[in-house]
Amino acid sequence: MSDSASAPASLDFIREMIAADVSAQRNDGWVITRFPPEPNGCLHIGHAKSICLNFGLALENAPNARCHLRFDDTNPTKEEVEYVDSIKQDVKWLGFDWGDHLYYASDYFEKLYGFAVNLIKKGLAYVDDQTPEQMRANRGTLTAPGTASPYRERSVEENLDLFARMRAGEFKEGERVLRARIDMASPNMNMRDPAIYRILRAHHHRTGDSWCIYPMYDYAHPLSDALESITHSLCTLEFEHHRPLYEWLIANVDGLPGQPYQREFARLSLTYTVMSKRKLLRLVKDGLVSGWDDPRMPTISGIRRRGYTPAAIRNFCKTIGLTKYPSLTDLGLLEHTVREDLNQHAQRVYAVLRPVKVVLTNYPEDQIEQIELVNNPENEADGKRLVPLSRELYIDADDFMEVPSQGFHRLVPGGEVRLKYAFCIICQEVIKDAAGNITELRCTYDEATRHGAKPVGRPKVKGTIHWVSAAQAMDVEVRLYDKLFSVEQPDEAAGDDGDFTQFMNPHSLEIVTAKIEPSIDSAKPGAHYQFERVGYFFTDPVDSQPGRLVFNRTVQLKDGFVKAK
RNA sequence: UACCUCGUGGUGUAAUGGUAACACAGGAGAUUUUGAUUCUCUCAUUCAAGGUUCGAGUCCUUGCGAGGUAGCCA
Repeated sequence: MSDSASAPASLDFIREMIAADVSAQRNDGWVITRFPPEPNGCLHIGHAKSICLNFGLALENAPNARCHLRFDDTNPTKEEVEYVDSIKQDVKWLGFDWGDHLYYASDYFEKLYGFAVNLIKKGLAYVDDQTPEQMRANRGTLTAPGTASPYRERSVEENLDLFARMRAGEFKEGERVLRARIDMASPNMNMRDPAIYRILRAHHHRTGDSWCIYPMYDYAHPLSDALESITHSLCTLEFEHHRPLYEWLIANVDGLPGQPYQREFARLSLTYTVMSKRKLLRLVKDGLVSGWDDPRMPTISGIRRRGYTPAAIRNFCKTIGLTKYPSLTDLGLLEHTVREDLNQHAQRVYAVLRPVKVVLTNYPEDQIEQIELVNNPENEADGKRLVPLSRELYIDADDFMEVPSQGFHRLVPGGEVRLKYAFCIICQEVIKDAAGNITELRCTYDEATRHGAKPVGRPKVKGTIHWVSAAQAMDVEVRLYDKLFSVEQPDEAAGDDGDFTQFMNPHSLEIVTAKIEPSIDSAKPGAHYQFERVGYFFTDPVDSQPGRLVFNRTVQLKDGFVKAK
């Protein structure tokens, strides 16, 4: 994992701050970060940015550093264990390790309760009997200050009693909340006596029914950080306004083992992608994709199934940088990082996505020869393989044009093209069915143009195409994935009330039956290949069966040839 | 029309008062039995206007623009 263990050449504003803390021996030079997902959905590429940051920081600052995985499970109405498992799997897959430091905010419920009692005793928290509607009305607006709750001046004793009875289950859901007593006139809405505990009659995936009051994120998060001696609490920009509250709690709660501070960075936005959990959930629930792990989804599980590699994603996260500017990153950059990785490591294979039969009329009927192909030109150690060639072959429909466009230098009637690593062929005749569809190309091959031969005085053949031998080729299902949306910014195009699904790309999935060289028989689910001249493909780990492989297109190869109109 | 944060090529980042650098995308070319890869070259005077300074992307002022914030969600 050398790619992400090393700090970038120049430091981003967060790393700069941390480096300064370390050299000032703040926290004895320790750096303790955390990745704190709520288990209410699957992780996506945006979370990968945070994971790479937090776990990356731990690696960069070793040995006096670590990163915790903490589930922020303070809202039992939204959380499920299946998400806990999926999140752990995703973090591991990305190549990170929390060691012994797996935590749950729910593990701190008792301590958090004690801290609330502490605040009440200090006159810094009170039980409010207002309805949610009243609270909202009294909170004021962005331009007008709020007004104090009639319950704001309750005595410590009464508050203590009421809070204990909230816990004991004496009140109905929503009947009372515990509020921090700060400043109803603050220009920061989060400081206008925020609710820190609410009554929720919900079964919690870890604590079961032992609690009926649950702490709010704003309350639980800083205190959980402190309990774990987190030094740097890093989150996204929308929590900027919560920072004063974070600091208020750290300053006012007594007996905290740590003094963390929070800093914020811009979340990741990608073109042609929606990233909000709500929208991703909608795609799943409405069956617009096959699930959270649909290869078109920006989820970690989807991207993994698409065939992206952990190294590619880590490199992507390093490349996008870390700032406070809410930028929009080109999806092409993600594609670039996976091509870069797969180009080095993927084995090459010949596959014909849209087969057209080619008959070599001057090739012996019964002959089968073995052609030696290079497994990976980027790595000689990957060796070579033998692939059969015979009289009847398949080439890709894209590699033949009856009426060639300008600049096309593959196979055309009367024209010559090279079958890669074999020999050149000339198309002598185009056979069509009654409907006018091409059924067969009758060609002749030239023995003098064998691989390695240097025929003198021949014009250089410009085109080189891949091929498979018809009789030995295997049929495989290939899923050609493309971007899920056809506009750069589906969110913006839809507006606040609009339906973003109207901008889905109707061609985001095309399924074809491809002809592929027989060496693929030994392929295992979860393997990366480059189909030469086509793209990178991944054997689908869910739907592939022995002898019946399914390939997902990870990304196309760059194509320098743009068909003339 | 409150408060907070942010404005550097098409995009994402760097430059920590001293030659605006890197990556992606685009363009041009070389190499290539993958129109891939690889390699060259090319593409911005930093939102605007003032100010401080020998010197400003960086500091100050004002303006403009963008994002965020009024859950008993996180």
